[in-house]
Amino acid sequence: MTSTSLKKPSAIKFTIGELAEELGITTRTIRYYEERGMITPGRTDGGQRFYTRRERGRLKLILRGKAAGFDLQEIKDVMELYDVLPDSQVEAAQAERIVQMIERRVADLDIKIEELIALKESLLEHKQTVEGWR
Amino acid sequence: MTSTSLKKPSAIKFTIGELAEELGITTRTIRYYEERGMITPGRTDGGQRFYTRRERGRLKLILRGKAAGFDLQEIKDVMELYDVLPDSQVEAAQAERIVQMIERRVADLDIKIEELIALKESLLEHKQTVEGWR
DNA sequence: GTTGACCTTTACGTTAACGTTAAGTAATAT
DNA sequence: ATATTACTTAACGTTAACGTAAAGGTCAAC
Repeated sequence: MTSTSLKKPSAIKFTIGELAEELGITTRTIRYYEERGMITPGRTDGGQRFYTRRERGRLKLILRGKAAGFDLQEIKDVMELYDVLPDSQVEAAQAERIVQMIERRVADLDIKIEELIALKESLLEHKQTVEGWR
Repeated sequence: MTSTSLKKPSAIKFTIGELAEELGITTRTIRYYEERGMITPGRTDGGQRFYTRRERGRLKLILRGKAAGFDLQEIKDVMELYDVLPDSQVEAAQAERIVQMIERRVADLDIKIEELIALKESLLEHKQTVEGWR
């Protein structure tokens, strides 16, 4: 039995430039997120970074979080909730803590969603008003 | 007929400190928003600022916008849509432009709302996973 | 009319989230 | 083998959104 048959399908690698272009950001930005400890790419023998689908996924998450109006620290906090080993290693107390943090985050999101909907309805009302002027 | 009977109920005035405390921000912040042209308080004979309910309303709008993740320029742009004279002075073409801008803003809001909902559902899914560990 | 709390402008400081060189190294195509 | 092209670190620059301190004027109460 060779090791090839055991290989996970995550052998797909991206350079920093490829990812940057795909995501519409600069390489500086990607390195900055690494500086902030939000992603941890691998390195080639020569010392250049490479990224797997996992890192690409995390980057997309960061961008979505930013689009939603969260700062990098908040996004990191949320992402760390996903970084817990999915093992039975996790004690019940620890799992409970995580669940509670998730619930708090969801509550925050609900508030933001309500704010946005309120803004939207206010805009739509004003639209009706302006349309009445024609 | 005296002028008192014609007086609008907006004679209520606030000092900058009162507003700051009520809204949970600093006076510096309020002055900064004025610098940015987002509010235009009145002045006493002595030169001190005073704010009416209108300005208080605009401040609240700014804070809601910020909570929703917009920057000050975006908020200003949106608020200016409300500042058009509600007269028949507005030409049809102008009204049409405003309606279109409102529609673009609403579309932006819809995208942000979708992002937030997607994040929320992702969190809720993860919550299920973690709960399975107990 | 004086005091103390609150206000004024001016101006420099701060943090987040990158942008922008610069000087050098690695990967790749020919 | 060499020439591009893309990568590396290091470091200083930039913008938004205020914070903070100084030096002084105003307001309300007594």
